[in-house]
Amino acid sequence: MPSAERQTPDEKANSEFGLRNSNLLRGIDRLETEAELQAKLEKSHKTGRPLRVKLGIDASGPDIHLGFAVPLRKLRQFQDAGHLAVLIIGDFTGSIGDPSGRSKTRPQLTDEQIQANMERYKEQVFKILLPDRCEFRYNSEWSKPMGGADIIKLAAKYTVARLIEREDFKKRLAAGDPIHVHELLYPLFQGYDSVAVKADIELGGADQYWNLLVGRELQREFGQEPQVVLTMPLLVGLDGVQKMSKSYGNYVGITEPPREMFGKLMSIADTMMLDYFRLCTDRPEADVAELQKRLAGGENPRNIKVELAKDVIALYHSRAAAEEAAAEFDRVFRDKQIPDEMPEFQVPAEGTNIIDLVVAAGLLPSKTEARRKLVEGAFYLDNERLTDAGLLVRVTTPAVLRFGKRRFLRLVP
RNA sequence: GGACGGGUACCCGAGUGGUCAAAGGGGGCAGACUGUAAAUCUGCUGGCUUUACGCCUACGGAGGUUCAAAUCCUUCCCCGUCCA
Repeated sequence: MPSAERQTPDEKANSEFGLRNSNLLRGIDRLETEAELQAKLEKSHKTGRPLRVKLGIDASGPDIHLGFAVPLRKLRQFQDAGHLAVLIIGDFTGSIGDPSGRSKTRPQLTDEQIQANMERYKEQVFKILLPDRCEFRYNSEWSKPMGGADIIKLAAKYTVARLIEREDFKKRLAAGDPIHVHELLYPLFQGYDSVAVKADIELGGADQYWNLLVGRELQREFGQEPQVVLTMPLLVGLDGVQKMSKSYGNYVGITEPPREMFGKLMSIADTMMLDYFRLCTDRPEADVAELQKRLAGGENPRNIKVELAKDVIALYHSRAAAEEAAAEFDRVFRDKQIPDEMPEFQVPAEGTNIIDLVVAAGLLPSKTEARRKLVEGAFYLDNERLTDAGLLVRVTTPAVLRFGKRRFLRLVP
């Protein structure tokens, strides 16, 4: 993360409690309420006490992706303004399974899984956040020791009517899909996190809006000043349909290699480009408007997309890496050259059947499928389409096997 | 606790004794066209093999009837709706 381009925290803090002049509101989805946020910022400025800005981390998968980076980047802005990031690791709620935006009950995670995920998570989080203004809290810390009586007390603060107001529950109720009681409890525990850490502000994705409001209400119930709720728009995933999410596999991880990122970003739909610029890069709105003009003027959208991909890579790797990835991409996909790096597979001296080779190299999971793909003409050996499933592959000098448009394998003797 | 309706491949969903590895749709993969875009068209979409109308695995679990079961019977598990 290049921090040189950013203002130092102190400069920012001084110039910034004028909310409207700050970039804190840039790109946001919803805010409850602006007046409260303004008041909290002013108070913080006066007293010198940083605001506690909460963000829940979903420990259900190992990678941080561009979608989750959206609220994380917003959180970084608060850090830059001198405030404290309070990251809640939902190890307890994770064991319940968040029903948000799913039509299905999530599988429950084991403690070990969550632990392992978190180790990787922390490394990644610091690509975006300032480590010295972070507080990590596991919500099992206060949730796990709760006894029956405590839970009843918590549950007594909310009503079923309000719980099932939530869009997701409504749908499932209407569709006749099961809703488990523990799922109903989920928002309460998540909301209670805000009470436990005395959050001043809670950030989240747009799909978390309702959950965050529960936290706000619970704080009120527990006699705390209610948190400001600030949500960020959801980033649509690579499939162009669902939100970017680990479980849909439609994501770009922030630690992925530059070339990988480039390819994935080039594959997004044209219609998604501008949103990606807004949510995933530091481009100011004026730039986005300019890009929009270029598109309207008939420029090949591909060019704009290239800029997007480079910008994102520059953010998580470097400008140089971005240029390199772009050049390589052009070489391979525009000019149809062979990539300079690809996985290798050693072919035994006596040769291997092409089908066996493809499976052994992990290109496809089964021989039956490999045969199908061969018949469909998906394999090329040194740019020559293969047609014979019985082909015995033997190499004396390295050769390149291509599967489909984008998968390459170097065959070595 | 009672009545009724359900549990089918990645998902949705048809199928009520053999011609069912199981219609249709979605998704996915591959091919054509492209800008690794969208749209469109085509094919494939359980596995294995001597590629063969062959074998194995599969219609919630277990057992049974039958030459033959996703389909019938028994039992268990799970889900929904309504009633209490």
